[in-house]
Amino acid sequence: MPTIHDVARAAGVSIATVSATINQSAYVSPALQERVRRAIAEVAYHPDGIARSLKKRSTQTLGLIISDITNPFFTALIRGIEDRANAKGYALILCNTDEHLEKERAYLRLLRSRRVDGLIMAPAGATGDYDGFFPEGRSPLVFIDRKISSVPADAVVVDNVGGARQVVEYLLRLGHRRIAAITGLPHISTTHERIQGYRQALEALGQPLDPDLMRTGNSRLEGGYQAALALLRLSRRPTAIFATNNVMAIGLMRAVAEQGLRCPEDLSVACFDDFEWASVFRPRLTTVAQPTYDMGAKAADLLFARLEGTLSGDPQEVVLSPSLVIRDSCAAPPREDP
Amino acid sequence: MPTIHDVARAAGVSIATVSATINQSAYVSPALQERVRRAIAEVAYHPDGIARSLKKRSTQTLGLIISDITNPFFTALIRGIEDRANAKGYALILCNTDEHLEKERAYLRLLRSRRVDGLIMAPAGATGDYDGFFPEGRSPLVFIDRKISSVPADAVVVDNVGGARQVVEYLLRLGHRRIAAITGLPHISTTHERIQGYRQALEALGQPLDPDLMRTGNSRLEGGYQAALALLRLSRRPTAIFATNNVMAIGLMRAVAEQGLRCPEDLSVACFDDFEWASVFRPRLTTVAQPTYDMGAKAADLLFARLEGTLSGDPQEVVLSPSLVIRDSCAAPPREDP
DNA sequence: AACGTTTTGCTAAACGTTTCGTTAGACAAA
DNA sequence: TTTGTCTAACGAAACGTTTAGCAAAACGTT
Repeated sequence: MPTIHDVARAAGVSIATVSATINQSAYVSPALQERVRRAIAEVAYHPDGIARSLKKRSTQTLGLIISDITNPFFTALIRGIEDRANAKGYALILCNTDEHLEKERAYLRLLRSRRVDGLIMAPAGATGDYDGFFPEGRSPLVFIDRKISSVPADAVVVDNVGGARQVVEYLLRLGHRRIAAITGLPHISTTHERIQGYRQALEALGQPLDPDLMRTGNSRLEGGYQAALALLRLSRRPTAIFATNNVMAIGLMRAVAEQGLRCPEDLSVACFDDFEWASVFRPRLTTVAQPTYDMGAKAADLLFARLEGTLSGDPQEVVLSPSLVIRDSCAAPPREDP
Repeated sequence: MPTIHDVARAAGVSIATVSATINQSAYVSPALQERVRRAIAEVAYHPDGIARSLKKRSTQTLGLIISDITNPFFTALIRGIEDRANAKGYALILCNTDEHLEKERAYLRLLRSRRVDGLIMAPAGATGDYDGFFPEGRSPLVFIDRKISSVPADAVVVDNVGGARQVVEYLLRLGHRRIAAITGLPHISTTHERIQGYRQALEALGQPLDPDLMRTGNSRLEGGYQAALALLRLSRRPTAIFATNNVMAIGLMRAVAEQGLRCPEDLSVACFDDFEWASVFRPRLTTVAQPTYDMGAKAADLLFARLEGTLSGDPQEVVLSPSLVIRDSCAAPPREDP
């Protein structure tokens, strides 16, 4: 590979002028500029970003840690981030944790050694897991989807309790009284908040909380399936089930189909997270939809604002509103068996 | 940030020994090793990967160019790649082209300047678009999903003509004679191949090819929707429609629903690409499923084999077999109207 | 004691940029 | 002519590593 020296030699100038004309960082006479450009083309020179990064102490690279790119929720998030990053010439290093703290730690090390300029992450761990992990003055960090209260960093999240409350209230309005919840990984903030919304809706109506109707699906498809199976086998079966994320909802629907139940006639189903195909296949799922793309974009905006110094001071928490999109998977509960 | 010099000073040794103990690249007495480790912990030293990359001329980073991470097909592919890369300590830079050649070119430049060790890409362009773009002796490149015949590089693809032929034969066996196809972007190799499979199946039965029954959906949801609408409005409506990828199939299903048609009673539907939820919602789509994760994994394997020198010589093309998974969206055609 | 040989650690030169401080030349004013 | 002020380009020192080559110490052998 030709270096800047080769260009300088070919143009008969010093490497300083080559650098200056490339970066427009100092005046170079038009005539020389032209000679330099010629030489660059002639030797097919492409600047080495690594050397540049070393000298400038900035890599124009962002780290992105999420749990699983296979989940359409994260996928839309990523696009929001990627589009913003691309517009600024930044590259994105993608990391999947699969919700494993150990994988996350390894990636954090990797990204640190790669000297990324900033980091966006949906943390896999709980609050206690990050003590002393993000020293002050490190490169900017923004949490997305979930937050770690003990780490002072910007965050963009969604009103999870509001969203969950809204959908459960909707089920209550339809007449349901035995509403089950399939919940996610216990240590993640979104899980708590969605459970809290579920709780608030029930308590507002003076409904007792039945612990039998709350099962964890561990945020996974198989978990959702198993939890649903257990719920459907209950002697007093719930008339509605709320899954707190999309993949558990898939597991839930699998169980429903296997048990030969009709949705919504026999059982109402609702969940968190919307996805493209939810509106075209049957039953058309009613969901609480998150503004995923915008969340990603907003997170990237925050990060760049920190990087560019246009934002400083205390951590910002921006919370966006989810929206209940009502489709066909919920109906009035079936007439009570005698 | 502390540098290797700080560690050396704290341990009372030269930077060479610090480097040697970190990389196990030369003998260092146990006593000194211990002193060095202590010093590293003491000053909280984290090696600078950028400087290391500059010196070693290797970045431990892979570039990944695909069209759209939002498409579950690519998403599974990426996981296959990422898991392999992660196991080797490589980072992955993700690039979405949205099928725009210009975006792809920009990313290619970006990745080149970032000095990635290797590149995996699903090219957005046609054969002619890459002349002189990948000079010999450049870092290894492997095409995935699609290939560019004029560029000598490894490739992992799927038997697209076989897959398409299989599904169309299945429709023919069910008794369909007016089988339409909604096709993808015209310049992409997979589109050609799937059309060819469609063609072969029809011709084998002596069926004439009706150009009216082939519409392009440009690989996009909206395109699939529009193409489907046009097909469904035909005076002699097709009794079956084959969409050559997943997102166009969604558009197709949207059109079917809007037109109040029942699937499979009024119209049979099949497509390329499987996705998780296809099996749990109605109609359960029959698709030709690609081994997406394996494709990604295999591509990464090829790349690493080139990087490690265990593979050399002529470009390899590995072609995997898709499989027809039959579900509920196809049935015998409705009785012909008089 | 003198001499090889091995062991162990160090010095210094890269890697390819950016950038600070300098210089050579041109020109104007004294 | 001298002096001073600009301008345009350059030389050289970083940035933080790895590593080739070297030297000093340690050891065994005669």
